[in-house]
Formats: sequence, structure tokens, C-alpha cells
Amino acid sequence: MMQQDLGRSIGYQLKRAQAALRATMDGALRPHGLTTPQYSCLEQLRLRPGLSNAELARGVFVTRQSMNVLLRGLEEAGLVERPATAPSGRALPTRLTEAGARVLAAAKADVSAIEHRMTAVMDPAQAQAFVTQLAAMADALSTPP
Amino acid sequence: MMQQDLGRSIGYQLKRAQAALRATMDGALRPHGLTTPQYSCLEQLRLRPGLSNAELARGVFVTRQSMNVLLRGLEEAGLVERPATAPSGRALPTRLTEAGARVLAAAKADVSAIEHRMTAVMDPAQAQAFVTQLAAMADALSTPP
DNA sequence: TGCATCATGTCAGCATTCTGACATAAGCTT
DNA sequence: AAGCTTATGTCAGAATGCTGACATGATGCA
Repeated sequence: MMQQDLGRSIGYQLKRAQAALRATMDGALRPHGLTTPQYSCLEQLRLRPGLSNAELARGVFVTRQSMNVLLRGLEEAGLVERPATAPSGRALPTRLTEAGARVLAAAKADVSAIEHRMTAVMDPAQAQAFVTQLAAMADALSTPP
Repeated sequence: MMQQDLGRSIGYQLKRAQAALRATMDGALRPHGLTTPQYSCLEQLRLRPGLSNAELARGVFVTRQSMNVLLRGLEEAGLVERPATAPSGRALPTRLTEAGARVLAAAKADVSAIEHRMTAVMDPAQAQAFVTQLAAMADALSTPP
């Protein structure tokens, strides 16, 4: 097909939008002492307390190993806590500390503002359809052809 | 606002779609001996031959330093070539070799199929609007508020 | 009951990418 | 002409994330 304009490629624009979001979030989160993956992890824990390391990894789209070091950082900073021994199996259920919930709430305000800047380019109905389409595209790729 | 469902967050779905695309592309490109950033670099060079290291870095959304090591790999593999001395200033214009163009063409077929799997969840008019919206969102974030 | 399979947490090693810094070259201002 | 600003390529070091591997605990099956 020999595409002449990269700007019409969905893969390129997807990467571009994601890169812009990541850079903007990193900038906004730095004053809170968080990176974007750390923020994503805390947000997961807010919505689903008690998630294990492996479950968090899948939710943040990194490997278990990466999530492990990320969690240690959050634990050392006192933002999350894990029991020393597993209540069942090997999974250690992780929870936000009070300090973690506080930091997350402050950071979330900034992140929400960024997401609003993104969706402001469309009307609300378009924005909702857009998110639905994003999810459908991810599903289409995750399902083997 | 306290969002209860991560699936409705545009940031989450954007990350999810990008992660799925990246993983699928990595898998499809491995048989060609390419990573996704390397493929993106070759594609840039196909559309705009003679791009410098710094220009390529911006196009692929990595730093100059990362693009530098990436380019050395492609150069060593014989897929791209750069003059030993800069014709003007310090910028070294990079071009695809014949082998590079050949590898890229073969890889591009697979990548195009992947992009088609993504857009197949919408009708063509929706897909075009979707790409336009992605670009608008990236612009909204790149422009200081 | 045994045993195979799977998921989890974790260690080690490596690849990738980043931040910080420096020297060089071009363009612009004065 | 001289100096300031910007852009580029590159080096060094560190952070981040990944692959491979292993032991442990749960689960399902013969």
C-alpha cells in the first residue's frame, strides 16, 4: 500500500498520543514524588484493594519482576503495605496505607485534569465512543486471529 | 469524582491499546529480526530519507541517545547507512540501504495486517475519525495549557 | 493418595532507555 | 567580528524493564 503520510497511520498516532500522555503525566506526578507506573499501581489498589504483585503487574502492563521492584519502592515510601507472610498460597495482598491514599488523591486531581484536556477535543458522546473503540481494539489484538 | 471503573478511563485504555499493539508488533517483527522501535525508525527513513539522528529520535519518540544506539544496530546489520562526515553542521543524514528497504517492505506487510485487525472493529469512516481524534488529543497535550 | 500442572514471589543477568554533561557547528544579534 | 542561542552527536552513569530460572504453594486429575 506504501503509505505516504505517517500521520494517517493508526499505530503511529496511537504511539504519539500515548507518548504525549506519558510525558505530561510524568511532569505532573513528579511534584508528588510519583512516576506514572507507580501512580497506576496506586490507582489499581484504590479500586481493588488486596491485589497481589502478579495481578498488579497485569493491570499496569509490566512484568511481575518489574512490579516487584516498583512495589518495594512504594512500600519503602510508606504508601502501600503487605503482610510479611501469605495468608493463602504465595500471593501477598497489597493495600494502600493512609499516606498512600492521601498522595494518590492529590495526584489523581492532576491526572484527571490531564485526561480532561485530552477529551476536551471531543464532545462527551464522542469521548465515550472513543474509549469504547480503544477497548475494542485492544481486545481485537489480544484475541488470537 | 472517584472513578470506580478503570475500563472507562481514557488513559488506561490508551495504555492498554498501546501495550497490546506493541506486544503484537514485537511478535510479528521478531522473525524479521527487528524490534518495534527499529521498525519505526526504518519506516521514518522510507518516508523521509536523509533524516538525522535527532530528527529520527523525535519521530520515534525516544531520546537522541537511544536513537543513537538503535541506529548503530541497524547500521551494523546493514539496513541503514550514514556518511562518515557531516555534509553540513553536525547532522549525519541517514538512508535505507537496499537490504533495509527489502526487510522493511516484508515487515511492513505484517504490521499493516496488525493495524487492519485493529481498525476492523470500526467502519472506515469511524476509523478515519478515530485517527483524527488521536492526533487532536496528542496536540492538546503537547500544547501548553 | 500421588502426581502433574499452574500461578506466584523472587533472584540473577542483560537489554533498553533515560538523565546529565560536553564539545562542535550553524544562525542570529549586536 | 564577536558573542549568544540553539541544535546536534556522543560519552558516561544510572534507572528501568525484560528474559530466564528456581523454589514454593494451590489445584485438578489419575
